[in-house]
Amino acid sequence: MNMPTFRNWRSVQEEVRRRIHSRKWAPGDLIPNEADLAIEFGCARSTVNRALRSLADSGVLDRKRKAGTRVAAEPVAKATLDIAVIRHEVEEHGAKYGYLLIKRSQTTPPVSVSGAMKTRASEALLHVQALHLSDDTPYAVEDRWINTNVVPEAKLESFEKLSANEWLMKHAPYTHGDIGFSAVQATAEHAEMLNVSQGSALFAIDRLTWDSSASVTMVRLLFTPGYQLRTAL
Amino acid sequence: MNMPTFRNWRSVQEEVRRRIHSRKWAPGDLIPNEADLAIEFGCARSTVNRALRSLADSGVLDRKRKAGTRVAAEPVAKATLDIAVIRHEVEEHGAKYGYLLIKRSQTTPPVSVSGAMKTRASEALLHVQALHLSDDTPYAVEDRWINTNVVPEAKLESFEKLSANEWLMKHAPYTHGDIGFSAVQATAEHAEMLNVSQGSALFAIDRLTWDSSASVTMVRLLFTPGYQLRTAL
DNA sequence: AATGTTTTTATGTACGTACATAATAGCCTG
DNA sequence: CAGGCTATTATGTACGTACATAAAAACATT
Repeated sequence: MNMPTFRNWRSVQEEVRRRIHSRKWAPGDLIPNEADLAIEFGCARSTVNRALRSLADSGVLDRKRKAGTRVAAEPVAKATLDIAVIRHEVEEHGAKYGYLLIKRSQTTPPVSVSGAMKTRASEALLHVQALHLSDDTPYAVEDRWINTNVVPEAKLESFEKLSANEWLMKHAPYTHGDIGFSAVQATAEHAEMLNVSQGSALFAIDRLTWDSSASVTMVRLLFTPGYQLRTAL
Repeated sequence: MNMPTFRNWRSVQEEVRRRIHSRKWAPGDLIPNEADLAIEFGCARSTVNRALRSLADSGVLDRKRKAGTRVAAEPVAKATLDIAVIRHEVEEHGAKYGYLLIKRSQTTPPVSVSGAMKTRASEALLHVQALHLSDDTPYAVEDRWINTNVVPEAKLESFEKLSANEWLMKHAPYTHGDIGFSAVQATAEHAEMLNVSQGSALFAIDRLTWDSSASVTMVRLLFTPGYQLRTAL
């Protein structure tokens, strides 16, 4: 049958995708092993490996040693979101970015915060509230707590011109963290800051980052109604 | 100085992360080239390549041919969300999954739908509305349009027991798509279905998938208040 | 100084061999 | 037959060489 040869891992990947899409290899099916595919495709096993590994990363294939490679029965859609600095996000929309510091104080946080950040309840943290603007209209409110034990330099920064969002990126390295997305109703204060009616549905991003075992910062971003976070599948 | 040798790509990756974290290589800095690092680490260049490529994929490094590799100045946080089948999501919470078909009809969609799906405005599509339950309480409403030109078998499926969410996964392959996350206020109907008060903030996932140049399905999922989509960074 | 051409360089990838490792399947033993 | 040991097998990874390719840098030309 004289198959065309696939000389690079991308073409191998494409061919595998084609076979899955055409149902030649149906969801749940075991596909031939790397060595056999290498022979069939006329390339090295390492090339096949690269292609299949990449497909496994994106959730299309399930691979297990000895058990072999099979087409994912229920392809979990993996959506990779790029959470950029807000200024970039605004500027990419072709709008003018603006920033406004609302509040900056060193106080003891509510227990919900000290609990999540695993700081002592009596410990004062730096609390920064700010507004991000797009073409002079409110875009998002930022409500942030900074662990000044971990980032003492933050105490010297006013955050009047530069947002904590950006300052921390440069000055506070973190090892890991987590992020959550949800919908919340605008409180009276938030509604006023964003210039929307109270109770509006706001898109919320909550982020908590850690440096080893110590929390660095915890932030909630609330976006004006209409905001949508999107990505390709 | 006799550095320990790094014999595998993961340890190389860790060492690179350490150097970035310790600011030995600061954001924006150009780091040594692969060949030099290979000598320093006592491993093959391909091993260094694997480690650096992986870090570039996760946004920690920026690489460009000839220009070299530099530490990302503004590490765009890449959050990878796994969008599972709703039944799985519910069951993983340890709850009992339930499903309820609300409406199923073949009608001409509003122009907003035919426009997005690039079907002729006069073309009838299959409209399916359903409710997903967790321990017998509403969890999410699904509002879906299916392009029956692309998936004619859907016309034969009642969707009374099996959700369109799962049926399509098995029967309607797609080549690409996009997904968006937002916050919306509950309309009167949605509020009733989800048993929440009108105007509540609901988390929305909108998805549109394509098979080559034809749209397969467009769906909006609205989750009950309190829902949060989360992932590690 | 503006423009086009060539060289250089760092990353990107293919290949084939070798060995590591996880997980299954088969075997053995009490 | 249960329980544990062993062999088998498919993926995972390391290595070194070779060549491809993008992009910057250097150079030449007008």
